[in-house]
Amino acid sequence: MQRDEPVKTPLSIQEQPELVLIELLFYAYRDFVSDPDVVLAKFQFGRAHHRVVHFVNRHPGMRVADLLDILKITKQSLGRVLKQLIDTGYIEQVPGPVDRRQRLLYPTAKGRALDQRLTEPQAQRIRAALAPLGPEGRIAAERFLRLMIDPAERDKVTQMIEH
Amino acid sequence: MQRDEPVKTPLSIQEQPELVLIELLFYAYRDFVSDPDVVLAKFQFGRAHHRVVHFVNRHPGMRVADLLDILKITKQSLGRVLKQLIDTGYIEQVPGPVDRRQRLLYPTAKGRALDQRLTEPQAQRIRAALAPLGPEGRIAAERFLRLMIDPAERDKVTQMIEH
DNA sequence: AAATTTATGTCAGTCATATTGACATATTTG
DNA sequence: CAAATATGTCAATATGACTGACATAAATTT
Repeated sequence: MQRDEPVKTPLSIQEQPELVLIELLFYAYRDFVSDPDVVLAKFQFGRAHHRVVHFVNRHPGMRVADLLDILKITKQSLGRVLKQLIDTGYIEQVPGPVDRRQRLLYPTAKGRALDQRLTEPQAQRIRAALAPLGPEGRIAAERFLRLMIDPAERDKVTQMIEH
Repeated sequence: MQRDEPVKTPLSIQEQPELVLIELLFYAYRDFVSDPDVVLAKFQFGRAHHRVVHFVNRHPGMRVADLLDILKITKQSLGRVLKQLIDTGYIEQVPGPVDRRQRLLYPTAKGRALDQRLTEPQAQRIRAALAPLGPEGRIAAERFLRLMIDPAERDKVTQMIEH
């Protein structure tokens, strides 16, 4: 079986201009999500814990199902991470007052503090990125990112962010 | 041991305005990276394979060390994924002509075609997002994302993207 | 009231992707 | 020739995800 000829010409941005944004998204997100790692390591937590703590702090009293819908993972995947956060006192479950099947998720004071520590370096990075851009730069960035979200999710996400 | 009081007030965008971009980045990236999953599943590959195929197509003849520096993972993590791509004929290794310790990475025609199929839905999403924004919108988005990259990496990344 | 659906949790097994640490080989450089 | 470099590999482990099956309690529907 003969060896295939290696392709020596790069895929260029001339033939595919969207590559610029595709790669900028990769590099920007790579560095953006690495910010909280230092803090997480101190608590023996991973990025999955960060996401859970964050959204529970943003939406206290949310249901488990709501969290799954945001994270787009299965309940089995969420299970372990959520349990650890509850066992170590960062998140609490309260039975739903109307529908008692629900276990509404709330951060504790400790959970709130953790989220703030995790968010801080990311907020810092964003402030630094926005500084040279002016207010229109911020608006344009928000507009672009909002349009990158699935159309079917867009309104729901906009509402969750603004709430 | 008394139960901690659950915190009932949400972390609000009023006290932390950067939350808007923090969350938009999460949601946008979540949907953006899910695009190629359909294609990847047909080939029994995962997102790690996508990243490797992509950067080798963008930088044919790159060294393994260059790839590790982009992905920010260890060579052990890369190992299995790269081996699978080589064994199935999407990527080839060619000994460096000058420094024969190097194994320069090239896509095959098959590897080039795969990358193009994977990139297509992402490019599509970006075109759709840019459409309502006009050329300044694109420039603003690129500028913001570039500033989100670690300052120490920024020039290198800019050069790699433009090359 | 009984049957069904919903919200949640759990058990078991598996897979994909990542890690650290140690060691091996070939080759280049000082 | 010694040291440094580029790469690969072995082993053990962690993390985060999956499918599928089953269990419980509570709400809703019939």
